[in-house]
Amino acid sequence: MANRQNRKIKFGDDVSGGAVEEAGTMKNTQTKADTKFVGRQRGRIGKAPVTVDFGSDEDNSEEENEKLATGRKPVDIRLIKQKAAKLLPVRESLPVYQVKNELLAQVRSAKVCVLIGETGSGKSTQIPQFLMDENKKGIAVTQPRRVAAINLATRVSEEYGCVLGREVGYSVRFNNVSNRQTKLKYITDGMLLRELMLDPLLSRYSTVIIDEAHERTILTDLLLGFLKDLIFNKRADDEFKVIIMSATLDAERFSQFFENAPIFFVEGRMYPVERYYLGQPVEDIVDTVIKTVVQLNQTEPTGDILCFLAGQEDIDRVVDTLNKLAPVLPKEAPILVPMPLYAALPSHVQMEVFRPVKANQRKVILATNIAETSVTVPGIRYVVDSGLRKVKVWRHQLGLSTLLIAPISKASAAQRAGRAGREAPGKCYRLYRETDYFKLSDNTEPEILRSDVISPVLMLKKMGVNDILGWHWLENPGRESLVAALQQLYSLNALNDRGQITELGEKMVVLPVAPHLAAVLIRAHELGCLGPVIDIVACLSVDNLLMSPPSERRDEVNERRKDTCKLGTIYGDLLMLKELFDLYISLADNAERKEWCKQLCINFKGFKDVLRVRRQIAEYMGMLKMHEGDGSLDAKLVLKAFLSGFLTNTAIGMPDRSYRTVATGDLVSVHPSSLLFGQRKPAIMYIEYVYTVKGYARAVSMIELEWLQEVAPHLLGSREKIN
DNA sequence: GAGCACTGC
Repeated sequence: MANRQNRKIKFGDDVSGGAVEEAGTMKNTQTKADTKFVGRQRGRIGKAPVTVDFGSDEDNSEEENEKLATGRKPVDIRLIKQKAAKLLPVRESLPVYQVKNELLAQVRSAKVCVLIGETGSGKSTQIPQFLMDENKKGIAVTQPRRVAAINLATRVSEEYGCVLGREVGYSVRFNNVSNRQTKLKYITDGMLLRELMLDPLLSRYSTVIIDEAHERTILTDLLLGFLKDLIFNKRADDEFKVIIMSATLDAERFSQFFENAPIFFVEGRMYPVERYYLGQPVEDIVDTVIKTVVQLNQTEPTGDILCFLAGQEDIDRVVDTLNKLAPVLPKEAPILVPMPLYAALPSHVQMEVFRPVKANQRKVILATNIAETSVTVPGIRYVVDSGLRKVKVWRHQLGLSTLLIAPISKASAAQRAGRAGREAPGKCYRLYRETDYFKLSDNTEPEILRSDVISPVLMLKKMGVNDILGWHWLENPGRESLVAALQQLYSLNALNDRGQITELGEKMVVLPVAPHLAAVLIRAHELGCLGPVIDIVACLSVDNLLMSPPSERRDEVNERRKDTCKLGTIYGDLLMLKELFDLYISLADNAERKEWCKQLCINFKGFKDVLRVRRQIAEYMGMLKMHEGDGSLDAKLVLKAFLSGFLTNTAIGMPDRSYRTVATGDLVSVHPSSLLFGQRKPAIMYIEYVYTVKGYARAVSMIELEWLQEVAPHLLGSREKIN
């Protein structure tokens, strides 16, 4: 350990002069110096200080918002107006306010415009307000994340001086704090897509603003595609306008997509961040992060440190080592307080990063990509960037996903560095060489290129697009991927043999789950087992519901799960979820539920989400006139319902105890987290197929060969051909 | 006999 501390890490100089690098690469008339803005930041707007969604807290505030909106809580409108008046000078100091008139002129003169605004420009809060007076109908501003939509709406309603949910409101899953009179609505892009499915003309709106377009989520890409149709064809009237807001360079692409829409720039408010690179590449990234942190702790003045690492495993290792190291480090330097930050952590542990530390301490936050966009931690002056991230890649040829460690893009590196310059000038230590930096791709590959596109294709079909391959995709996912999606949808009976959407497909598209699971729900209704299937689908919809126990508790927890779930032990993980759901419901109070979750290593907050999802699925099924019956639980019937959606995810037991997929004959192994691990069944069905060290089936259930013969004799036939 | 980045409806 001592040796480790002695060897210093050498960083080169900040070669490029210190400005946040978006400036240098931007195709902009501004000079670098213009954008290297330094100044007092009065009232940070837009990304409000509290930007983390920690479940239960947010529940409360949303409920309260609803009360406000429906007027159940008495409000003093005079106070609200007073507060708004106080906020006006803050608004007027924002960069975007300085160009208000130019900007309005621009928007008036074009049907579509692209607006590049750097962090802190105030674009997301101010521009929609500028437009409120001149819009006959509503303005929708999309956000990729729920919390962002809620925070923006809350802030803007204060600035505007209204009760949240009246003139200014928001709409996100599980919460609609708006009414028909709402003039300005912040909305997740998923919700706007839903609205589009129900009202293809978006007739309630005269302006749609797509914010954070540079993030290139699948849903943003799709919205832009549909908006192109609207703006140039179905709603070519002067009334309808589209504004695309982006924080980075992709402007040219958006502009071209919308037939050379004008581009407008607004400068932001970022402090300069000096960047340092390594002289030599490193082998052990965990070790290098630790050395860098220890070293900069001894040489740099106050300010917290944010480190970006690829995933949980590396983060936990750094946290452990720093905890051991902290007491033996030189006493002159601040005491290091390491804190992990990744999505799978329980919310109270995530919250720790907002806790202030003592004067003689220094926070070191070890984070995944979650800190790049979703969570903004105040007080960061130093960023340590491993240059790595984990990315889930879908292989449509194999129908499986893999989780890979990959280098980040230049845009992502800039975003990470920028986290050090939000409140004061900062420093960023990149744990790679500058030559490696230059080799990085400019932008992160759009999500749609590495995901399965079954759901997007179904949406296109719903919107009446016949030529999927030739559609004006912002980013075409490619022929193979699209054909695979079409085939999947055809085999789910969502499309007929002429490629048109079926009645079943129309129903599937409105359900808030993946098409496979939507098919299962509808089939379950036909079979008369909708109730239990909704329970299970709701469980499957929640990430990290069953957590993996720490290694020392592994065997104990596995045994306890088996003891608790008798049906699960026979039929597999889907029935296990149903049993766990029923048990959870049957427990008297939250204290008891919490203890029970702990024993079985179940995410307590996750189960609360399950109940919320369950309620919503039941509600949507009700809208489709499909209601739950009240029959008793029939395990085999439930599994048959699931089989209708997961026919291709089946495998047959071989004499050597392995399983081979029915469709292709590939080898699959039951994941050791499954209750069926180590058991031998004639055939299995699984919800997910992931490749790590080998192909693993997850969420596994047993099926009978006869069921396959009944439902899909063609599949069994094709396998014989292969063999 | 294993580990899981991040969102959205």
